[in-house]
Amino acid sequence: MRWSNYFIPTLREDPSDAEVVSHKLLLRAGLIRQLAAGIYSYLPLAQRSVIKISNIIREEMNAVGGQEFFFPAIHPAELWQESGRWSVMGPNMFRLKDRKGGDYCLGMTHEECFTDIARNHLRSYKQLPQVWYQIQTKFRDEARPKSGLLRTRQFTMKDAYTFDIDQAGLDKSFEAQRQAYSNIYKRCGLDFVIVDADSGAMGGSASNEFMIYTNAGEDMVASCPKCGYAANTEKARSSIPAVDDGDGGQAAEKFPTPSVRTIEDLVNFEGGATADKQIKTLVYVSVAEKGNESKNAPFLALLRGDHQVNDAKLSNAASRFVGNKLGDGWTQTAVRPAHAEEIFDLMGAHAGSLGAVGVTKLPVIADEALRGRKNMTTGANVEDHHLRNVSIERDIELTTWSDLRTVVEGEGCPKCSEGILRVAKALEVGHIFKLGTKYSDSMGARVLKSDGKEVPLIMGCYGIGVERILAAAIELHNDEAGIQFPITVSPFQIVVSPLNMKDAEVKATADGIYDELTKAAVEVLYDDRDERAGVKLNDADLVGFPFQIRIGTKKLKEGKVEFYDRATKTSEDVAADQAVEIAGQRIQKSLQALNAVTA
RNA sequence: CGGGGCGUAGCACAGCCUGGUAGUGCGCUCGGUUUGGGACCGAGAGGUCGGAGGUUCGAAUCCUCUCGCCCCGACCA
Repeated sequence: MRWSNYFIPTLREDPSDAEVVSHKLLLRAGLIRQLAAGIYSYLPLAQRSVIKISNIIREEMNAVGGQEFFFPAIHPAELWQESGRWSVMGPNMFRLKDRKGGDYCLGMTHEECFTDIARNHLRSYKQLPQVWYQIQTKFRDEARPKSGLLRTRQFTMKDAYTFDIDQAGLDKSFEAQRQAYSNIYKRCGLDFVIVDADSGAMGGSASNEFMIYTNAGEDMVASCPKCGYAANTEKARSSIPAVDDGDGGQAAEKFPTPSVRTIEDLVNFEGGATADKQIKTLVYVSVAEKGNESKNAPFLALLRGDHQVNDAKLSNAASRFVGNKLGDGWTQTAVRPAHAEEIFDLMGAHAGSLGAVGVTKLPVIADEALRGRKNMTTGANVEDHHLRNVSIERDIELTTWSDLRTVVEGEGCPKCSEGILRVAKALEVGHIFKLGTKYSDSMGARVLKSDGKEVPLIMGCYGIGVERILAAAIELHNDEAGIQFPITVSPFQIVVSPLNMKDAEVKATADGIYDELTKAAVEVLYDDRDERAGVKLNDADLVGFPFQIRIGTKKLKEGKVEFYDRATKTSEDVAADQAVEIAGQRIQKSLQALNAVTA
């Protein structure tokens, strides 16, 4: 490929609306352009990368028995109504009508489509297991698209689904996918960590996320350096020291606390309590939908004064203990903090004076860390008053206990109890779930076992964001000059740069090297532009091709050219007539290093 | 959805406060010189100033509405 005729619109300056490094470099290096918020056009360089990443994924999927499908991006509403997710997905789903007024949506994911095929055509345990996947466009009307390709409204996803006859089969399928995923990230040059994760709206039991550590990420991962425990903070637990509550048995007592409104106020108040001896009372509303109806179910969440509520945990707890009280057909679609007026209506007091003692008309979910606590202080639901000597079990009518709090760096590891947890920002590049029977139940996907009994298919689902891998590779591999592509995902493996096209000898040498590399099936880009050396070198560095062969007048007089390694930023002079061979060796070595994975 | 910021040439921006018919750098075209880290000289092309309405003799500039984009938060398989 000749650069002079290839479309690579590089930019000298950072575009003003790019913030994270991968976004800046994708734009500057001429890989992408924005069409609308969270919607990007992939230019030829990006498309080459995306195809390479897709092929790596395809190879690893096929290696574990995957069969490639291709489903539509546009789905009839009925399919999603069956699974119940037509309402669950809410405004995140792009919806449209056809000419007859029928409801459709753009696919956010494809559990429903795959399950539909499975229920119609899988009849017997003898057909199992099945491993099905596709590489397809997904549409999600994100509330806030951001960071270039990291959170978009349209993107390519490899989604895979496994169908097994029993839990043991699912465990096996899940493990195979987990290994395939590990191979994929390794081959793409991403250092990753596998963490325990929340299943969210996908439903199901176990789930693992594949994360890379980067500040451009949107998740927090808690990990133990000692035993390797790692979990998304939406899921992570920790061990924390018990608080000495002293003797029990004293009766709860109301006492005046003028102008005390916050945990902090009460800590500083004469006769108050330290934060770890306070109960924080939060009012939330579980919003549920059924058809076109919507319903609000308020509830209380209790936490230790110095603990922070975790939204994901709260939402899960609410759907289990509040949502299921709503009755058949109601699905929780959101959990939100109650508004000031709602709080006053429900509690007869404002936020800042709230407590759960004596509250019977609202469900009360208490964080596990409050178990067994006594002699605590909490709001009295009366302005300027609090209650002391409150024993949780004795004085508060609890609906349930649940893990609601967000772990904090420095707390104890929940697994080995020796390590100290670290918390760091991370980007999710893949997520695998053990779905179980969530979709086979709701959509009626059943097969016959050997004993002739009908059982629901046991499903797993597995997703990778293709462009996110590209962006992640750039987040992890870049320097001041630009991208440093891992060779497996680089648009080209090597660039040949004659530094003065007017020098006939330089040009002839470069032509020759380019021809030979092309014949050797090397993915080579020939920078035959009549540009100054600085422009060519800067562009090659910016786009980040793993290797460069630089051909200049002076060195060529000694029969040498420069071989440059973008990753290590080292160069060596090699004989011009050996450059092709050396390039071939380096490329092979580099490919092998990344592609060496567990079979 | 709440808070903040920004829309002027392909890109980055100035001009707006204090109204007078649009400018700088890079890029682009042509000619010449130059050629190992984003060259130089000369001559050019390129703009519905996001959109609509209003005020005014006159609006990029003032007012109202609206659309879009970015950031923080809410939200997020």
